[in-house]
Amino acid sequence: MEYSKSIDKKWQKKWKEEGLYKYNPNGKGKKFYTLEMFSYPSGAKLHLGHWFNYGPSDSYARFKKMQGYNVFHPMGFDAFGLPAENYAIKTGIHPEDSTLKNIETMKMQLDEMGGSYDWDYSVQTCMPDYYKWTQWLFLQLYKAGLAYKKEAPVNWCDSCKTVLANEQVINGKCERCGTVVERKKLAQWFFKITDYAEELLEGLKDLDWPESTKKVQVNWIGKSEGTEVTFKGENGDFEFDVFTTRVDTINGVTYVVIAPESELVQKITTNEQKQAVEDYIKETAKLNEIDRLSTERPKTGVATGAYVINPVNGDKIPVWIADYVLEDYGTGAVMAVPAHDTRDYAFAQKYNLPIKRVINSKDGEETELPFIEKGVLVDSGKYNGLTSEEAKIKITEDLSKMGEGKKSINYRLKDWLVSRQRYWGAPIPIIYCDKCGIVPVPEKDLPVLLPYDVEFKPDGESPLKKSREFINCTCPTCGGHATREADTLDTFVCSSWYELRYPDARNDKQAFNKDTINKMAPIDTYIGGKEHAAMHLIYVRFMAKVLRDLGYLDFDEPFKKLVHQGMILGPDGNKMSKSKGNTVSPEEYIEKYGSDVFRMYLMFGFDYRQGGPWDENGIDSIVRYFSRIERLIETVIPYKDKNSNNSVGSKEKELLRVKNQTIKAMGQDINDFGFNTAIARSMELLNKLTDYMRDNDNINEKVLLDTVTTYIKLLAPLAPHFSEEQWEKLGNKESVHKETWPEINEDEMNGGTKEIPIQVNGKLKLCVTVDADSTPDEILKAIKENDKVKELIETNNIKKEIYVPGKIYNLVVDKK
RNA sequence: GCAGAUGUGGCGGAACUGGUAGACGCACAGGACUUAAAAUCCUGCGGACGAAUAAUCCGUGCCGGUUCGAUUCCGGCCAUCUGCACCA
Repeated sequence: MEYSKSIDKKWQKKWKEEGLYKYNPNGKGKKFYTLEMFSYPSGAKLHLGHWFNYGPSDSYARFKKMQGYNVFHPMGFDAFGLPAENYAIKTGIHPEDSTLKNIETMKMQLDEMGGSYDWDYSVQTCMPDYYKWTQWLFLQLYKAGLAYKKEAPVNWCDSCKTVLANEQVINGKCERCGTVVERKKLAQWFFKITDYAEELLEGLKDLDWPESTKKVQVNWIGKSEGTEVTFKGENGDFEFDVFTTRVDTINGVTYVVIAPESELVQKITTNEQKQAVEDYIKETAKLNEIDRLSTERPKTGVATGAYVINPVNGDKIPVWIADYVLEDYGTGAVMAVPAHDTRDYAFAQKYNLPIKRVINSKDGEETELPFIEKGVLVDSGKYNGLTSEEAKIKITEDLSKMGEGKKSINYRLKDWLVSRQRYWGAPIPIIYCDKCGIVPVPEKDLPVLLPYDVEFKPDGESPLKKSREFINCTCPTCGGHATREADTLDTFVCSSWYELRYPDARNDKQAFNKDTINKMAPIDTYIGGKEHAAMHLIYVRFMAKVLRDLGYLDFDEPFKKLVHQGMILGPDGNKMSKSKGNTVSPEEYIEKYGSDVFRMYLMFGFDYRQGGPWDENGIDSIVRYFSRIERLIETVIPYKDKNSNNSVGSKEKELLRVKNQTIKAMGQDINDFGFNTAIARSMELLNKLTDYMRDNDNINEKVLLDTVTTYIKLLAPLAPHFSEEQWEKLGNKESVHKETWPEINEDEMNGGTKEIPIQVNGKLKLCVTVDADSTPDEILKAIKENDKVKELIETNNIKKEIYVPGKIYNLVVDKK
């Protein structure tokens, strides 16, 4: 193989000089905005996962460009985040320094990959010219009443005196020092994404997204329809609501449970139970949410000593607290029906609470308990005999009339907590004034700059709190002394709108120009990992809907089509990780073989959507393939000067037929991210070409050169450097990347012959060769004239014959 | 536990809406070229029984069903992976 990294360099330099990948917003063709999820500059170098995501996606973008679209294919960096800060704590290297350095390296490497990016349209979320607008966005949400502050628990390590992210909590303990992590309440900012729950759910229907991803979002939003029921204290001194989807079982309620964090707990707990309740709350605070909700753990709880009245039948029932009830789901309180709920059943047995059956199976039988299916009501007073479905409606109606309940829709989706007690993020643009209270930073004062000189080592205070110059300010309203919000924004906020910034990335007057973005967006194809199915992909959709409501966008679904690339695992079949020691670095392969060999292998050796364990053995297949192409080009070049006027015979027709079929198949495959089959088709065309040259003394130069030219064009998006080199060898002066995708010649494609399978009882017996352009009737005639088919018909007792026109011929015979 | 995905040769993987299972490669084996090796080219390559051919049978995780015909559709299992986490 002649091709190597130096050929990559040669063309990269030339492309850059020519400005080949400069984006022209007014360029020819329909706009096509294709985007890969940007990456976090975690390490200095691109890893295999980056190559697997960005290489094929780049080929897709190049293909779309050849198809005549005006392709916009930007790339940027999601640059704020925890790892850079942790790295800084460990090494003392400032997050800004390490991040910017990583970005420079990664950009260089993306160019080395052959990425067709225009860096003039790049974003880096940690730069003030970007996060100024992230802060602006926060202010818009604040003004619209969609950003609010409330208390919420954080993971607190009392030894490190710091807030921990979920991923820093290992088995309930701090990853650094092993101290048991507590849950501590802090006042934090939220975005009211729940306002959009219904719309986020509805909007999914029309999206060209993988069904499995839509399902993840549906489950994440978790809509459930049920009833809210009010339970009043036995003395009428308090009341609370519970949400239930099974109000038909309300007569079987034998206790109710409220979340330990509920404010009500203090109010209703009796003196006798006070100590037990307080102890229990303390225990609960030690658990993180995952442990708390774990099915493995036995259910625990404690009685408050208070009683409420069942509004339907007047029963007096005890109020318990238990950690399996979450304060922020539903109303933070549940009614327990042990006879008809597995969890309640186990709890009731453990604490000797009564179990009352109120549902029998649909045919009226008493089943074993717990019976969690729907059925027919018993022991439920006037509701006896109703089915669960009927009872739900009737009981809800009755409760409504009494003013003690109502139909209710509940979502699992929670409001989006955006405060982070971190340094390396966008400061939240809020000022606290003693006199005026919460004051948003005026837009003209944006950005609120993240100070460079800050002590970010954890010692109990948010890093920004320790920066006097940052924290102290004057109130924009009254001019008095005030302090800034010391928390920064969740990085998901930065990435919730970046796709809107790209087309107008250097705009210093606005986050984006309204007209520009409405022309460029929505994104036609969005490519990224499945792991973002819930969070990122919901947040971006949410933000688009907010910006639509605020009048900035004419659309509200940012990504029309979504594609997930698979994951390349370590050679051992496990996820690559440094701790497992199974990481594979692309570097050495690139050095040895060049970028295109590696790109091609990643596309050819794996299913793009599937991924799989890394195996370097297949790389040789591409090396060999490239060598064969190089030899082909060498042998073809002399034919340029020959002019032997050979005719177009059956061999030429066959070659042209395959050529056209290849154009068609590769186009479909690349469009569908089927890179492995696209490359396989290209190999078939090469096989055809070499066969033609080997088996033929009378080569038709015109057909040959036309096919070879087409062939190189077909390879151009997949192997950009290599193809450019071959293209030049063929004597072309302009870049192959300015060429258009070859057109299909239907006449040429449909020539030749094809084989029709002949079956007996569905089993293949033989094939009959017919002209490919014959009509179905002619084909049937040809089949029946075939000697072997005649024999089959004569020697068998034919019960039925099935002919799928032009496709298959099947005889159904009696078995003797 | 719930949800989703996957299961096809020694391996990576093909097979459009039910219509020639194993495309294209890797690996392997045999042959040609070579003093030899590498490279290259040619041939073979799911299994069984055959003699190298022909014919036949089995074969897409397992069991069953629908169909002229099932990798594809239906029912029931098994295994692996991923995500979510008692969602009331």
